[in-house]
Amino acid sequence: MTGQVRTVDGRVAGRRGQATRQKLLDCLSEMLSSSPYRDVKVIDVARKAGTSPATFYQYFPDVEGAVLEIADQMAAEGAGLTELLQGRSWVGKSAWQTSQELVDGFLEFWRKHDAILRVVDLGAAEGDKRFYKLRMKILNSVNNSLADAVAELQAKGKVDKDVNPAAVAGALVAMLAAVASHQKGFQSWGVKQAELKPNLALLVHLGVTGKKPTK
Amino acid sequence: MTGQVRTVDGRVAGRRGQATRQKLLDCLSEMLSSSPYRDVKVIDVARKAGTSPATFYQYFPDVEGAVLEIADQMAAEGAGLTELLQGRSWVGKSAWQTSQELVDGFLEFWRKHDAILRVVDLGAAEGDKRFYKLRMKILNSVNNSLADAVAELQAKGKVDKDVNPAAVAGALVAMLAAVASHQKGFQSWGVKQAELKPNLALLVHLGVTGKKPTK
DNA sequence: CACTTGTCCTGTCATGCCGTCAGCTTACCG
DNA sequence: CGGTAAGCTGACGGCATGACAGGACAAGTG
Repeated sequence: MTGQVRTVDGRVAGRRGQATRQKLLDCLSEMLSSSPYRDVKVIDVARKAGTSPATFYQYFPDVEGAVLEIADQMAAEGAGLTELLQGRSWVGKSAWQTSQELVDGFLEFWRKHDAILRVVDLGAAEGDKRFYKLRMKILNSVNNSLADAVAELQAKGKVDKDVNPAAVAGALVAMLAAVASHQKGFQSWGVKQAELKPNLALLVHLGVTGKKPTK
Repeated sequence: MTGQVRTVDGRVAGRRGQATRQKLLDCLSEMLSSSPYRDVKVIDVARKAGTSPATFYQYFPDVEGAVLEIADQMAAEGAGLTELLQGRSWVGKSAWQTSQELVDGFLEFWRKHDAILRVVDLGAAEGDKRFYKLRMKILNSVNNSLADAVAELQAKGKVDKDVNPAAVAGALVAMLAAVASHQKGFQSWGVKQAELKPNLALLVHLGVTGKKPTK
């Protein structure tokens, strides 16, 4: 699946090369967590990795290219989010638990990768295809599962016909992502994180089933 | 309220000065719509405005500073979003209409200012206080009105006690903002914009009232 | 052990943007 | 008309970018 790792000028990277390449990615990742995207410079990343800017350019066309790489690695991990919904029930009490666990897992994932996800979000919003395809890849697992759940309830007549499962699922996922990105905003707004989660779970439950949860 | 407009080195700006200042802001705004935030350079903005980089630095400390200025002007306009909710009813049929109009108005506002709002969102997510205070200022009108609506229904016993109005309102607003930013994502996902709106309105209605709308 | 081969890294360079300052031009006012 | 403050810019040192050629290094070969 993953073709050989190659340098910009076409050589195949060996053990040592892949190591420095990865180190550069790690340092870039760290850099993104501590300073604004706009101010992340190749030279800083290189210095942090104990190497030179020229080395960076051997492995990546630019900062954006490297970010895409990191995001791609993360997307693989993001596929694991499916487990939050695989085989879960959306009926009765267990639906409430499913909602809670989804919110929990999703927020945790986003918090863990917030720095890189910010950049992906920006790129996607700016209309860069590479970024929004990546964003879809990351969110697909959750999105599809949610849409399936809605569609299934709809087939059983428990959800109105005129609901569009994909639209509702997408909106809910977008909500979770946005809230995760701006948790600090909520805090300075008088909403504690502990209070936030159940309310998000409530909205998810309402969105999927159309009913209030039975707790 | 608004103190005199001043240059970076303390002079007060006259008519001509304010004009070039505004021209720089307009050009920056345009620039942000057409190229990624990371690639917007002072020199390009200056060139587009038919002036020199030095002039830019006379009025703004850096690109970020100028963006804050633009966003501030927009925040004033954002206060007008309150009208989407002022004096509206959240009972019966009119609740459904209120939801629809809120979604419509909000998406329109976001679409109109998407370039600058992307940057504000990024700044806020990165934890920059100036940006997330600004973001709150923009969203406050809608957010407060929504929270009030929920609190009111709660007081009447129509919404569960354990719902946190501020949390629900914040999450719904975040959802609308996120969906507006990533509409293209939805399209390439098989959801048309026309289908999207009613589903968003549905989620808003569910979130505020806890019930399905009566149409 | 020399020799070869291909990977890996860096010194160096031209280019271009950043951010500042001194100094010039323009407008206003008595 | 002269004084004063606003308004603008050329020019400059400093730094990041991105490309290249060449040197260091590891591994295999005879």
